[in-house]
Amino acid sequence: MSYFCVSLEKFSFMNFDAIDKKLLKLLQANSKQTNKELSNKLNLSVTAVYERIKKLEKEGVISNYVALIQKEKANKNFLAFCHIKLVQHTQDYVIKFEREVANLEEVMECYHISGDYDYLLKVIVSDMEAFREFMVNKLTSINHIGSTHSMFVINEVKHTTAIMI
Amino acid sequence: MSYFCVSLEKFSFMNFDAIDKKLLKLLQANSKQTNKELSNKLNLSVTAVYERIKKLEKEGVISNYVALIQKEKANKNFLAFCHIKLVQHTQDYVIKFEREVANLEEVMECYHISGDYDYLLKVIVSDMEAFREFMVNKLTSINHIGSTHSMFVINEVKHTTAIMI
DNA sequence: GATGAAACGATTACTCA
DNA sequence: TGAGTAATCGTTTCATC
Repeated sequence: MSYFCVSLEKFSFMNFDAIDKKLLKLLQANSKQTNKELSNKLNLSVTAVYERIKKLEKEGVISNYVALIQKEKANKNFLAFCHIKLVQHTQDYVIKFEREVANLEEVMECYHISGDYDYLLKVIVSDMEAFREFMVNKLTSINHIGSTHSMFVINEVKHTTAIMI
Repeated sequence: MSYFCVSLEKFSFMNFDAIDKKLLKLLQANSKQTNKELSNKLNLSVTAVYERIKKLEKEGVISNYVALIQKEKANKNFLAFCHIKLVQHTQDYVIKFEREVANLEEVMECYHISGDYDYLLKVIVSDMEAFREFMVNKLTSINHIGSTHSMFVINEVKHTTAIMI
């Protein structure tokens, strides 16, 4: 198992051998596989698999293991993206906005982006009526929001959590 | 444990009791907790936890368990959103575009959306140069793309996979 | 990186309310 | 029907090579 780190001031990343890459791919596809199953797929001993995983966890490469749930079964069938422009961009406003938006459970993702708008939000709710509620009572009740522009998801073509290394 | 399904033509969703909601929240936060740990947090027996989880898996509420990896450690520090407009919207073009885009490993998410553009893509690569490469050699080599508009992520304010029920 | 033993958790059958 | 107890089985973990 050969690792080395490349450090360039602000960030550092690992270099992975072929086995680690395959292991990460397998775990990102299904983390409930036993080390025995993984050892078969990787042609390794159970212990070797175990140690590689522990190392990847310790290095912070694997940050967490989670259950993914089907949004249709959770009555969250409505997905929208909201562009947001702030009125002003003082430190205060920005920090306050970011904190409040991050606390909204309907907001799955929030990014500060380049371009015409300041932020892009991914919002998940049950239906259009719930989205209207969210906009009126939660999002636009945050102060300092200048304008918003919403796009509704008609169809989810692809959605993965797996990063290919 | 009381479940019932609400069916409205095209979709159906479960109604969850308070314990299931908490259980789903816990598993979405960390799926490596043992049933014993979960049983403590939920004031239930290990078996009761086990059976609730199995039921949620069988119903398809829990669709998968995955490892999440830190993109910084994987040298994938550059995140962008791409708007895409197709030249034409014939069935053929749409199906072909969607299939080809879904096959690109840089594309984490792809949505057919309302508004000025047809699609919104979330793209993850190592840096701006890799993004340029991706645009020139992969994305725009897909036929039928009319125009694109890219937004670069300056800062990730929030990113979660957990849906709150 | 492999082997094998000890520890631990998941799973199932059984029991009780 | 729904939850708890206890035995079994398989996996994780770790010391040793």
